[in-house]
Amino acid sequence: MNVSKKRNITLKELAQELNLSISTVSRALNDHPDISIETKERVQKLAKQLHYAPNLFARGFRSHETYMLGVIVPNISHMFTSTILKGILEEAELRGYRVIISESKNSETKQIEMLRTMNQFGVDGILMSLARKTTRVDEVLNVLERVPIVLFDKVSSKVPCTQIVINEEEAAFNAVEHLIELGKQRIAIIKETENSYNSEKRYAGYLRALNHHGLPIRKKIIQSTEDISIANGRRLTNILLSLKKRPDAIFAITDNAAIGAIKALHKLNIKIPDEVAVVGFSNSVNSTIIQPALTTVDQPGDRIGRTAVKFLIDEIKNPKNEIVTKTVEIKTNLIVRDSSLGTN
Amino acid sequence: MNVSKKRNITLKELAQELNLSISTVSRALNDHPDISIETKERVQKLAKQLHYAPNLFARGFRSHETYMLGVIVPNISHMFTSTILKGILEEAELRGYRVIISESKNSETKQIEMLRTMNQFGVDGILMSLARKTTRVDEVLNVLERVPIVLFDKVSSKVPCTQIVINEEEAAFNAVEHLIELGKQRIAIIKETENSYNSEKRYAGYLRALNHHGLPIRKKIIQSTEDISIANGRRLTNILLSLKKRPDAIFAITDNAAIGAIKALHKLNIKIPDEVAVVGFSNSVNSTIIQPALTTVDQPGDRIGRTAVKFLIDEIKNPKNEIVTKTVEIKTNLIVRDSSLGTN
DNA sequence: CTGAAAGCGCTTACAG
DNA sequence: CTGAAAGCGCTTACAG
Repeated sequence: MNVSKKRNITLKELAQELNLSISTVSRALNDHPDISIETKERVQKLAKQLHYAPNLFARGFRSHETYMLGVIVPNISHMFTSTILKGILEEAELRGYRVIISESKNSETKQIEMLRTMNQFGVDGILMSLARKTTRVDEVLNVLERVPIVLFDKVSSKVPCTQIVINEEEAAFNAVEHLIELGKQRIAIIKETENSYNSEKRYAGYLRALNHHGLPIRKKIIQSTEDISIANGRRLTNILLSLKKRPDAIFAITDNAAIGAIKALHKLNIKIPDEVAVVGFSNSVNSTIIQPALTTVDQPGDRIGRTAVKFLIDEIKNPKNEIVTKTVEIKTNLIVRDSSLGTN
Repeated sequence: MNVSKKRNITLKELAQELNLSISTVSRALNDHPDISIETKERVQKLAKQLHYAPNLFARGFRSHETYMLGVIVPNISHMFTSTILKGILEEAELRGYRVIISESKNSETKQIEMLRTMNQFGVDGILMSLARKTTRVDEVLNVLERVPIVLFDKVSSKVPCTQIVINEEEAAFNAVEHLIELGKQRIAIIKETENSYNSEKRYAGYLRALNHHGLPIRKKIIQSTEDISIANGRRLTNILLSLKKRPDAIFAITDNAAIGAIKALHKLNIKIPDEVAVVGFSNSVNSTIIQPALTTVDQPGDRIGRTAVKFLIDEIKNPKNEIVTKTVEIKTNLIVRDSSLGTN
C-alpha cells in the first residue's frame, strides 16, 4: 500500500475551497469580531470537516511566540527530578505550552550547549536545574538576556532570575531537631563535598539545630562525599561506626545516602532506631521500601514544577524591564517513620 | 537595569554589516561550494564574533524538517519509563534532534490530543508508548499518515508501524523455568486484568513454562488486578496465602507487585525463598532495596529508547512507501537474587 | 465585513 | 562566484 505522507491542510486550501481570502479564513478561525457570523460558521464547518489544524510552527515563527518551554535537568531518571518534570508537564499543558526536555548530565559544557539550542529553537522560556559545579555563569546570563529563565532545585544566586527552591535550611533544621527531641545527642551528618546549594543549606540547618539546642559540633561525625549515592552512604556510615564514640543518629542529606546507612547498620546488626536512628531527605519511593521505613523530608516535586512553570509563564506574558532575583520557597514536611521513631 | 530582551542576530543583519546579500551569507555559513573561501571566512568570522545562531524555527519551517521528535508516554515518573526517556534523549541528541515529551496519563483522549499537537508542531516523528486500554486506533492511524511513528513498550499490532519491545514471552518463560528448576511446583502468577500487550505476553510465557515442564495450570493461583501496584501485589498475595494449598512461588509481572508480595510474606513471617520464592519483572531500583533482594528480569530501558530513536530517524530519513509492521525485540536477562535463590 | 500585501528568518532554484 | 526572488503557513496593519 502506498502511503507517501499526507500533508496537513492549510489556510490556503480552505480559502480556495470557500472562495474566500486567506486573511478572512484566518480571522474566522480565530473568532475575530470583524467577521460575519455566517462566514465564521462556513469556515469553521469546513475546517472541522477537513480536520484543519493550524501549523503552530508557522504561527509561532510569525508571532515570535512558540508556546514551547525548554527544560534542562542534570538527570532525567533521578526520581525527584521526574516528579518535578511531571509537575512541569501538567502545568505547562494546562496553559497551552509544550515542553522540550533535555539532560545536562551534570556537564557544564553540555548545559550551555542545550541552553543555546533551546534559544535557537525559539522557546518562549527556559526552566533549568543547574549542573553540579556550574561556574561559568556568564553564558547563562547571555541567554538570560534573550529569553526568560527560571531556576529550580539546583539554583545559584549568581543568576539574577526567579528561583524555586524548597525550604532546605528549615527542613534540615526540623529533621535534626526531631532527632534531638527523641533524645539523640551525637547526630552525624552525611553531606556533599562540593558546595552545592542544597547541601550547603541542609548543612546550615543541621548546624543551627545543634547550636539552638546547645549541642557541640563534632568534626568527626560530619562526613562528606562527592557523589551522594547508596554506596557512599554505606561507606561513610561504616566510617562513622568505626569511631571510638559512635553517633546515635545519622542525618543523611539524601534518601539514597540514608538507605546506604541503613544497609550498613543492618550488616552490623545495629538496632534502628534504638542504637542509631536514621533520617533521610526526599521521600523517594525507596524510603518506604527499605526496612525499617525511612523518616525523611517530603519534597513536593510536582509543586516545585508547577510553581516554576507559573512564574516562568508569568514572566513571558509580562516581560519585566528589571533584573529581579526572586526566591520562592516551597514548604516541606518531615515524614516520621520507623527509622527514627520505630516500635520494633 | 533595563534588560528588555535582546533579539537574536539574523542573516539580514550579518548581510548588511558585510555588504553581501542574504543568500550569500546563508550559503557561506552552510559551507556551500559555490562561495569563495575569502567570503566564507569573512562571513564566518563575523558570525562567530556576533554570536550568530540560526533560527531553527525558521529553517525548519522552510524545509519542513524541524529536527524535533515527539514522545508520548503514559507516565513520565514511572521508573522504567524514565530510563527509556534517558535513552531516547541521548540517542536523539547524538543525532541532532530535540525531544518534546508529554504524558498521556493513560487517557486515550489525552493521547490523541497530544498526538495532534505534536503533529501541529511539525515534529519529524513520534515515539509513543500507548495508554492503557487504547481502542480508538483510527486516530493514531490518521496521524501515522502524516508523520512516522514508532511504538515502544506498550504497543499494539493494530498500528502498522515499527514496534520496539522486549522479549516478554521468553523472559517470563525463563523466569518461571528458573523457579521450576529450583524445585517449585505450585507457581502462582500475579498479572493484569486488562489485556495489555505486556501482561498477555508474560502470562503466555508463564503458561508455556508450566506446560513445557509438565506442570498443571491451576486457576486459583492465577491472580489478576487492574492496577498492578505494591498495594495490589500485597492484597493478591494475601489471597494466595489464604488458599488451602498455598503456592510455593510467586511470579509477579512487575517489580512493584513482587514487592507487595514480599511485604505480605514478611507480615506473615513466611520464609523467602524457602517457603515461597518471589520473582518480579523490571529490575527497578527498588528490587535491590527490598529485603530479600528481588530476583527479576532486567529490562534495558535505555537500549529500548535508543533503538526506538534509531528506527524512527531511519524512517524519517528514508520514507517508506509501504506500511510495515516490524517488531524489534530487545533481549532481557534474568537477574537472580535472594528472593529465589536465597542463602538466608 | 472582506481582501491584498507585508513580513517573520531562512533556503534554494534560477539568472547572470 | 554572487544576488534577486519566491516561498514555507501564518497574522495583522492598512485600505476599502
